[in-house]
Amino acid sequence: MPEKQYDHNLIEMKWHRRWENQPLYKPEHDTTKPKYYVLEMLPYPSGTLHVGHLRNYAIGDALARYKWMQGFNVLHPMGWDAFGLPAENAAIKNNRHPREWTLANIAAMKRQHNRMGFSYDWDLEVSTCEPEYYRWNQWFFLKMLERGIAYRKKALVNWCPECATVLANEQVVDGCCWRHETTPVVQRELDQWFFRITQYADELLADIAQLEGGWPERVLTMQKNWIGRSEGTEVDFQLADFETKIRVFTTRVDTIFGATCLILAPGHSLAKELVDADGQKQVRAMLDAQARKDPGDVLKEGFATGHYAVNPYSGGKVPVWVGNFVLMGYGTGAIMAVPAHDQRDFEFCTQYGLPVVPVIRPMDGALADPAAMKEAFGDDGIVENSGEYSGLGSEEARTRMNARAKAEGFGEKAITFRLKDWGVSRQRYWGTPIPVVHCPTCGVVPVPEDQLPVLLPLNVAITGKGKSPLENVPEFLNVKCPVCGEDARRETDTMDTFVDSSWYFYRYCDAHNSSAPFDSKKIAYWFPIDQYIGGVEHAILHLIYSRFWTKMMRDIGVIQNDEPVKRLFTQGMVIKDGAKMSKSKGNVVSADEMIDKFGADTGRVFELFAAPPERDLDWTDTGAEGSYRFLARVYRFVTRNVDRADLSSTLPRTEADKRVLRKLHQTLKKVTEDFESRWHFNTSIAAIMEFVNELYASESELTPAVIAHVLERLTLLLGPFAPYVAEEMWEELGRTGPVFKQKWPAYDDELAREAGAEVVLQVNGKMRSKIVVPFGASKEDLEQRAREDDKIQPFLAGKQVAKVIIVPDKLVNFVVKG
RNA sequence: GGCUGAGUGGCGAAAUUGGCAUACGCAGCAGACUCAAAAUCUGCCGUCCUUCACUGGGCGUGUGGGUUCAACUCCCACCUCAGCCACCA
Repeated sequence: MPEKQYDHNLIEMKWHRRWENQPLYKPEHDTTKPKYYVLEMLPYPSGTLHVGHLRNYAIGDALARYKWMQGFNVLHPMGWDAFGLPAENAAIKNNRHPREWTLANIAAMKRQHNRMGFSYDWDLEVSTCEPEYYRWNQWFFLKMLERGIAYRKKALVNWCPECATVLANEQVVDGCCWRHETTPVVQRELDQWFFRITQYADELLADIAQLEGGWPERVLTMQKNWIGRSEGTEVDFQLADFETKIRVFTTRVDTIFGATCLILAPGHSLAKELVDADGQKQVRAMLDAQARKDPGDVLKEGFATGHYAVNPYSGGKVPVWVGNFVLMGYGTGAIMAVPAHDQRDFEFCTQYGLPVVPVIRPMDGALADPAAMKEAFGDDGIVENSGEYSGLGSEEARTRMNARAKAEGFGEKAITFRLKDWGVSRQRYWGTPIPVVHCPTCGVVPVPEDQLPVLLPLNVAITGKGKSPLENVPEFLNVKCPVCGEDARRETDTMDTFVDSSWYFYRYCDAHNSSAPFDSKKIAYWFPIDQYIGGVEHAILHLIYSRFWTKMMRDIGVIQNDEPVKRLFTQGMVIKDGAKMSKSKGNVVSADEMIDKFGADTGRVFELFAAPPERDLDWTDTGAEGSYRFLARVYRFVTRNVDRADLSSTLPRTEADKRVLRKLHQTLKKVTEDFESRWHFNTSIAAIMEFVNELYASESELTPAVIAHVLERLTLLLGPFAPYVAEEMWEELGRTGPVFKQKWPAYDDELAREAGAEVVLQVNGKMRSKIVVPFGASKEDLEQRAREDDKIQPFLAGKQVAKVIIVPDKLVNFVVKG
């Protein structure tokens, strides 16, 4: 009879049909059971999935299946993002409605995820473009409005001329829109909605300590840098000829006696007031250039306003300049330039012939000669030429100067963050409408809760030009004021889609709740998320917004946890032909193509086997073929030995039996440990391959009882990695019930143990021989055996043994001289 | 410029606590099976020297130093690559 061959199409089709349209596993809301919440980041593809998109799901799904088998109550949900901008672009290009486009994409992605056999609980599917999700976005918005966390202000904002919309700072990449890499961003002043994330800056920074260990160090560092806390001093400089003061921020107030000018950002309000018409022109030019934020070294430029300001510490007068390298968005938008102790100031001042005045002496040196200085001295040291502060250390001088500023009312100690408030307004159609009404008499009026959700009108022309398309829909735009009942105008801004992704994982716990965003009791059980898996590209935006949103929800009283995610895992990219997979590079392997050719199981096994999950992975077809061969090898072994398997057989165990059992239990141990600690599934799968190699070598000598024992465990072992073929083999073994509902096989230390300890014999640290001894042999015994070893003796002959290092059960090392 | 990683065969990689460097896979080579091929199975596979062969030995984890009986692993300095941030006062 011909041997059964592995046919992934037959097997996967069969089980896919059985699993389709029914949740494989439903978590119970049973708070007495240990829970595990595993979540992959929302997909953001605008078209079909490729193998690069599937990697974090392969990792997450293996983990979810393992945790089930370990008896955990597992929440493993899946949902879909609204893809704001891609949806509108598609609408413009293909004349399709964004809603239609989005739903079609979701259907396509869902079909592909189903084909991969991922084990989501589809009953908890959440799409962020659904009316119910809008309702709760808006509900949170109103809560934030009440508390002043959501607010509106006129602001200079980044504006992408291509999208005709505002961008968050985080969406500006190298001076260009994150979606249009060649379109420079310009600055515009507009009324915008913001979330006061800066109110949480301190907490966001402090709570990073809670995440240490569970989050990658790299991500935490990126977040710290992004929040960018710095301690310093704000100091007022009185203008000599006006009643106005200029407030500057500095971290080095100890250098203030060396300040030789003040420099205003071109966006500073005084920059416009203090300069003449010609200066106005220069200011505008600088603003445009700053908006472009050209990467690399932009030449420092500036000009004097002709005005002077008084240094409150020294009483000296310094000129006021405008400089293109000073940013409005950081500190106060004005700086004091201390060329002797700040490299940027040094470059600026020497370029324009402004004096350099050293006031800090290095601990072990002399005060620099300004004429000879090639660069600024930026370290702390001893303060000199600074009146009453001369002779103090930098630290001490800062403390005293802060105290004086406060006492005399011209400044104070200040903490500045790089993090800015989150601008959430988008002049775009496809997003959650901001639920407020503008009334000529009552001002900004929130939409009453019982009128939520405010839904998008469906008949709308999307052109991608000018203002929001919503402005052209009278039945949306024109409303009555909820307070006075007069004619009013609905807000047409919609919310950033990062709002959606900031809390979708909470909604999963209670996806069908229609009276609240979720039941707080369910959140208390499931949160924080035990394991979140996604790309490192979300280290800043999504992962800071989510943390902020969690703290905000805690403050409005709907949840109790401070942090959303206990452990974060960032998987590497999938590379092909030396580049990240992308349509433009033409190196995409689509999910459908891969499944047709190799099967979902092979794709999953290869993605887990080819590299450790945190590292980048090279996709090669020949490599995938190797994984296919491995699965085929396993399948063949199982099917051709299944008739031989008999657990009740009492034949005595052969040497091969013992060898195979030992290898099996070593493999079980290895795979279990990989799941429990470092997730190096590449070594887990390598171990299973080694075990299969051992099975092939010993096949003919195995007894029926051992065959039965081995086949069952081999199948279970493969369950998390290759679920389709595992299921098929389980059925071949005459067993019923899905593999992932079986118990994870425990390993037996006794069976896993080697017959004896293999001891390495070294001379001067070089391996010369190996011997096998019973475990726990004494040091004397070991040395004796080592000295008698044939291969060791020549190295000891005629030499003097200075020392013998013995590590029991491991090694003997002779240190010889002569 | 700052921060964070990484650098091991022809290639992807392993070595988890300082103790056998290169597990597992890919590619390659050889053999078995076959009329033949594919598939499959088995063996070889860092480098140099030695040997007909068996074998034995030197070198070898980016570079240079150090600690140690022993270093891919720890310390110091440097080089290269990647990612993120970047006139942040």
